[in-house]
Amino acid sequence: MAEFDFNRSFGFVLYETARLLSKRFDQRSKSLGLTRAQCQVLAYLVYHEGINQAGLAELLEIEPISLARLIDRMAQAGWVERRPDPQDRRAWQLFITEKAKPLFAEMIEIGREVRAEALSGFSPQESDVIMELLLRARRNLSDHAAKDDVPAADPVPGAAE
Amino acid sequence: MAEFDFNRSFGFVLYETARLLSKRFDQRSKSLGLTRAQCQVLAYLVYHEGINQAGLAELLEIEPISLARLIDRMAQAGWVERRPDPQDRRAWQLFITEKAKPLFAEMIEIGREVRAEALSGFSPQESDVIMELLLRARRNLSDHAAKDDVPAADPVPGAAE
DNA sequence: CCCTTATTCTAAGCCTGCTTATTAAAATAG
DNA sequence: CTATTTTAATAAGCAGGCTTAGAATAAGGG
Repeated sequence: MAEFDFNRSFGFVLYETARLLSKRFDQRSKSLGLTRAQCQVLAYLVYHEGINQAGLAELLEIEPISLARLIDRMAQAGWVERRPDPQDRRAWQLFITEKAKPLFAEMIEIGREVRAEALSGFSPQESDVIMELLLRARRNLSDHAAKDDVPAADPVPGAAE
Repeated sequence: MAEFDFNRSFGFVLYETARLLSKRFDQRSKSLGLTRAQCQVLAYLVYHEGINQAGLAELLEIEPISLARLIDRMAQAGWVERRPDPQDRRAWQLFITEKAKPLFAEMIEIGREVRAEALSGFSPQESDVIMELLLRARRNLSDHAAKDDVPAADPVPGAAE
């Protein structure tokens, strides 16, 4: 079976790093009353006011139902407002509330602190490199996921499965 | 407020990359009947048979209660066995079952595939670099977490708080 | 020996993700 | 116009993290 060092398995290392960082963020953002995921929703909403849930879920690359319950909690807490879409009675339009707007700067600051912890001892070049490599990996993964998602999108004759 | 590109926020990018990769792993490992987290438990158990839950939770850097419920499910599924520690009636000793051992090679193969997806287009050097940088970031984060955990570990006189 | 503290595990309850399935409305085909 | 398909949102239920709290046992101090 040969020794396999799971402590150096890419997937596990990536996942644990992300979990530890997320935990640090949540610890600090608790004072705001917001979790990491909720901050991310606000961050996107600021620049996409009026978007509907399906659209926002796609931006965040999460399932619509995952977002729906996030928004439930955030609406109840008064950070986000759902307004009916006048053009489409199925859909909601999402808006950040006035109450939530001042938190924006604090969120950025917390993100900066946690990032500094994670990347302490990194040179500016190394910080750039890890960011670029992560962005490429993320794109690879969403491309592969998208590919699997569209099994019969373009049934061109002759394009055998 | 200045434009802030959350799509390039280190924390969000790291978290999303890890989530997408984890999702891919889970999709593939479903045929084994195991999730990513359960694979990780098995991977550690193979080399630490007889360890107790507190010890394994520390290796995995998760909370003991998180592991307890993981083990509940895995024991029920027959992948892991809990045996009472003869020396300590509070503790369980954990063992991987015979039924689970053959899955090991498959887990490694799935990990390899998912890693290849994530790192497609990466040169061998780039693959090494992202791994090393992630390991450094992970260590940074666990060091910082540990530091916060021990508020009065070494009350050296003169070491003002 | 007893009392206090530390350790091991569990319970309860929350958050954020997922899959699968349903409802209601819109869009499209005929 | 009607019937079908697609789309937006939600419901139900599960996995895996967390915090906070508590029970049982072990270990140490006096």
